[in-house]
Amino acid sequence: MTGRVAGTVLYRAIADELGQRVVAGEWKPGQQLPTESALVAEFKVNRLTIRQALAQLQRVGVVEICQGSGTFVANPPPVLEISVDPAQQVIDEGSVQATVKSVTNDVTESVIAYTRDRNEPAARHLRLPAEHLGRLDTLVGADGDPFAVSSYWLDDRRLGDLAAKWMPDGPLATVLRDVFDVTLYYDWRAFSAVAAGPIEVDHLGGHLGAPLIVRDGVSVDSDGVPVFYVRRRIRAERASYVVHYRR
Amino acid sequence: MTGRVAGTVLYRAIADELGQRVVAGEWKPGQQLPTESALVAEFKVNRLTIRQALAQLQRVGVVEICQGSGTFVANPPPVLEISVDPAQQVIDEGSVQATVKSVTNDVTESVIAYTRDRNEPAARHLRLPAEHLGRLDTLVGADGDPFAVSSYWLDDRRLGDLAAKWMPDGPLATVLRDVFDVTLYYDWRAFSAVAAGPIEVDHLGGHLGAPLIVRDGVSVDSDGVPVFYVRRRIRAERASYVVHYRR
DNA sequence: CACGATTTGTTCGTATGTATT
DNA sequence: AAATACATACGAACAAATCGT
Repeated sequence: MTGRVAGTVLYRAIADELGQRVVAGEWKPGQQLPTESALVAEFKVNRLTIRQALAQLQRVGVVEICQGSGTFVANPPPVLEISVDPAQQVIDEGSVQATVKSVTNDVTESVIAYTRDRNEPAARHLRLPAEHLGRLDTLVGADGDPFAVSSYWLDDRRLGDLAAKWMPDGPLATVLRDVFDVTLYYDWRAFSAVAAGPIEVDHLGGHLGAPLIVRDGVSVDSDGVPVFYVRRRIRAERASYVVHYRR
Repeated sequence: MTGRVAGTVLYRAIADELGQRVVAGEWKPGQQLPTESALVAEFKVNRLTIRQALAQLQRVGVVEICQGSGTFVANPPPVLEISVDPAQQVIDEGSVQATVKSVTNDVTESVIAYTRDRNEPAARHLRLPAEHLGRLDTLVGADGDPFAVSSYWLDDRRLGDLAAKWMPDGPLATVLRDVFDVTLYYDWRAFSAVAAGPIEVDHLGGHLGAPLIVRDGVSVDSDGVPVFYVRRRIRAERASYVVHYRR
């Protein structure tokens, strides 16, 4: 279980060495590291070995590698604290704004695509047969930057033309209330994590396999009937969900 | 922003192809994929290219690569649903059990190490000078399997001999109550994600860079004084934190 | 805007080490 | 102990992205 000492393997030893130099401040956040060729010369190893070391540092979020320009010390972006309050049940146009108000004051949501998608778990959550399922993908922006990708699974018969009736910059709750006369309530939300796939990398940046926060859950209407199952992915460095306990 | 079609690059095309075969059920979960040599023969590419494709599938959690034995379709392990309830403020020996009771009925916590660690953020959360900071690392097990790694930052003067006075299988709340006569209350908890580093891989398995759920927060005593700042890491496939909304 | 220089990305080939069976 | 399968490392070449002239 207890693996061997880091260092017996060349690329991990180099990754450790470079990582320590970064925390020691040899290169400041945003600054460029030596080029791969320079590191090859310094450590006298193959370029692939250097690349493995740099790739590991990128996975752990220490550096950012940019083709054509170089490798840079990752500079920590502002983290949005999104508050979670089980007492607040109604979802309205202001609630999204309010929950992330700590840093940002401009939250938008735009449609990426609407497709049919027979997702079994989603169908179970909605208590719907899978053939009536539609999936709406949206991109959430904070202060103009892409921030999160959301997928909403919903009843295609009830809300199939939601994408067409979308209002610029959303958010979804507004559209549902103004166009479909549906008031949304939280039912449950769950927090987990996944590795970024090609879709998330396309819209959010970062690299394949980068850790993402996943927040999924079900929202219901005033009768308690499930309206959608949602699965939102956010780059891990960008946000955290905070629960405050009352005493 | 919208990247090019996956497939212009060899290893990604192969990764997509293999991934599709997995979802198509050509190999069932737990079953072994063809060996790297076999895939080299089938796709007529270099072994490094095959390895890049497999590595990507591993990062996204589709397969598991085991040195010496082979590459296998990832087996979806049972997910522990850990409930988050801001109404429950007291942390006692049963609360940890209760929150994860959905699947497991045996939760343990054992000490890995106690070190001095001047962690600035932790010091701020505890309103303590960094030189009085101690860090206690523990391993949480569920049903005998390693489940989570926790790091507690605490006041070395007040709780420095906590590790020595640890009771087998913990949990921490019991030790603090029985040995130090401290009753714990939640102050706040936050959820985020990170990539697994060497320490987490050592104790939890998985691979470097695998997504982990991070739950950090502060617990206080009955006077509202911070007792510790905790940062817990769980393999993403193993658990999710659930918030139920009351109506 | 074009072009070349620089820097990272992909792919080939080969050899050897290490864990598992 | 031997065979199998993945891990690490070296060397070389070309492709693709970026940046300055």
